[in-house]
Amino acid sequence: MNATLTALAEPNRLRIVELLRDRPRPVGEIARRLRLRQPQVSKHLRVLSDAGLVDVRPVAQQRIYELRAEPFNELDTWLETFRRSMSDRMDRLEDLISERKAKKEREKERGD
Amino acid sequence: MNATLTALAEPNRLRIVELLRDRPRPVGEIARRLRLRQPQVSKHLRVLSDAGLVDVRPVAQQRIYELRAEPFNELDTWLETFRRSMSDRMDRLEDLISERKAKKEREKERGD
DNA sequence: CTTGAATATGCCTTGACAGGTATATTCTCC
DNA sequence: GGAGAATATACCTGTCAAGGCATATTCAAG
Repeated sequence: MNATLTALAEPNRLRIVELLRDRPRPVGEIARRLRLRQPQVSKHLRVLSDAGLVDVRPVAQQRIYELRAEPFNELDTWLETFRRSMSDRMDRLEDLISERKAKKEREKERGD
Repeated sequence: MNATLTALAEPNRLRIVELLRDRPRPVGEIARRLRLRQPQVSKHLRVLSDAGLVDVRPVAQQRIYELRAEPFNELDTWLETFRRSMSDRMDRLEDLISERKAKKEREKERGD
């Protein structure tokens, strides 16, 4: 989870991931499209690979990188828990707004 | 998007966010629960705030921090595009075109 | 087996950032 | 208005990671 977020937090890495979203690509093509130098692309791909975000498939001297689904699914699952609790809180907020504001003192569950 | 990921990539910040998922909390409580020093918590909350992940609400000398829904929704939208393209690729790989059609129709009935 | 293409890796430098500590700020209450 | 709680900020320091560049590695083809 944290590895996934760390890997995606780097701007150029995010660009690489978004490029790979369309289709698998060899290193050189990624470098050319994103105007990055080949060594940095290789390094970023190494990080992405270590984080389990991409898989490599060798074809001749080329290495085709492609996204793996699992980390994204995990991220989605994690997000789900937030969606739930936050919409709950939203509902509560909307209740407060549409009903009465004077009842704000009901928030006494400061129970730590 | 990148700001969100960068903010979440830091381990202690992630812990804070997960703590706030349950309910809004004041700084001191966060520090105590996560066994972090108060200044570091304030700094992390500053980063989270700048990234738009949290809102602050002053109550006396306390500051109650709570999650904002928007960044998480955006993350979810972003993730959606990956889910789509990656499952598409899967489908192509499995070559189950007609099966997929039936599946989609079933999903439509469910409201997707 | 030499050459050249595609890619990975090692080394260096630099900037960003997190933690530690002290201090400033803001508020309540007496 | 003085004391103390809750929080923010300033400054310093060490660490880590990204870019630049040179070089190693691997492979295909002649």
